Amino acid sequence: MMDEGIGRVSQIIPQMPAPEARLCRLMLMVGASLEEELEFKLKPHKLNHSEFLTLMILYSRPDGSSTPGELCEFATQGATNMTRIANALVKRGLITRGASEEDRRRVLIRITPAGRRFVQKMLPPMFPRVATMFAGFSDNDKRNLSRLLRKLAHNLDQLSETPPP
Amino acid sequence: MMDEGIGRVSQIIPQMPAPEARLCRLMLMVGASLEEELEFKLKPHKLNHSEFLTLMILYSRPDGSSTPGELCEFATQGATNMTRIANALVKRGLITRGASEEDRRRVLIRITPAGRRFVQKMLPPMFPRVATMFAGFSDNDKRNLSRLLRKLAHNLDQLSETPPP
DNA sequence: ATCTTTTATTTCATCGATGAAATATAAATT
DNA sequence: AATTTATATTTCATCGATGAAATAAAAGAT
Repeated sequence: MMDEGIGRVSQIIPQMPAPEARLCRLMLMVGASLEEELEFKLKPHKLNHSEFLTLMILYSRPDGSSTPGELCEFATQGATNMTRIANALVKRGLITRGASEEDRRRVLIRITPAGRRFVQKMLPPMFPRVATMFAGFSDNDKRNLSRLLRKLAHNLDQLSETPPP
Repeated sequence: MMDEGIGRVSQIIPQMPAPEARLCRLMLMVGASLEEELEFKLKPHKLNHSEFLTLMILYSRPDGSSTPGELCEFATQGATNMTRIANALVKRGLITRGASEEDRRRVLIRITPAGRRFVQKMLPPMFPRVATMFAGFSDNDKRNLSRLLRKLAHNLDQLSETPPP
C-alpha cells in the first residue's frame, strides 16, 4: 500500500529516489513499532525507555558505575532529563548517587545489588518476544541486517553533523 | 560500545539472545535518528511527522482524497488527532473538508492544488540528504534491507496482535 | 586570590501528544 | 418509527518530554 503510494508520487516527481524513500518509510514504521513494543514490555515495571536504557548501561559497565555527564552522552539525553531519570531510579533503590572521591564536582552513579536483581528478573521474560521478532531470519540475514543498519547509522551520524544551510 | 555492553550482559545472563538484542538496539537507534532527521527537515515548513504523512497519503492517492477514518488507519492515528491534523492542514489551505455525497456521515478530505504545489516544492530539497543516507549501499544491499525490514515489520505485527497474558 | 571552566541540579515554562467521554449527525436495522 | 450503529468533532484532562536559564559547588588557570 505504501509501495503503491510512493510509486505514484515518483511518477509525478521522477527525480525522487524512490527505493531509498521506501526504505526510509519502512525504517520509520519498524522503528516506531519496536519502540511501542519496548514501552509495552517496560510498562509493567514502571520504567520508560530512557530509564531502562540508563539502568542497562550501568548494569553492563564492568564496575556498575558512571556519572550523569557520561550517561547523558550514552543515552542521548539532556542533563535536565538525566537528573530526573536518576531521581526516579534512586527513589526505587535501583541506583545510588554519591560524590566522586577524586573530583568532587562529579556525581558517582552506581547500580545497587537490588538494581542488578531487578534487571536479572525483568530481562528473561522479554527474550521469547525478541526471538519471535526475528523468526525466519537466518544467521546470514541477521549478519546482513546488522551490517546494513550500522552503515545506515554511520551515514545518519554524518548527516546530523552537517545541518544544511 | 553498545556491543561491549550487550556482550557483558549476555555473559551474566547466558540465555539472552544477544545478536537479536543487538539488532533491536540498532533498530531503535537508527529509527530515532531517522525520526529526528525527518522532523528536522519538516520544521522549516511548519509540519510535524503526522501532518506530513497525512498530506503525502492524500497526495499519493489517485483521486487525492480520503476520509478521516481511512486516514486514521493509514497514519496510525487516533480520531481525535486526525481532526486536529485536518484542522491544521485546512487552515493552511492544503486540503479541504467537505461532506460526502453518498454517505453524509463521512467527511471527504481532499488535497488542494495549493497542497499539491506545496508538496512538489518541499520534497525535492530532501532528496540529496535521503540519497546521502544510503551512500555506500549497493542495489543488492537496498533490496536486502528492504526484504529484511519487511519481514521484521511482519513479525512485529504478529506480536502486537498477541499481547502476552 | 581571583577569575574561568566544568559538572550537576533546580526552577520554570512550554510544547506536544494523547485519549476518554460527551455530542452531533446520518445511515442501517428492527 | 424507534433503535442501533457508524462517523466525525468537541471538550476536557492529563501525561510526558523537553529545554533554557539561574544556581551551586568544586576544580583549574592566571
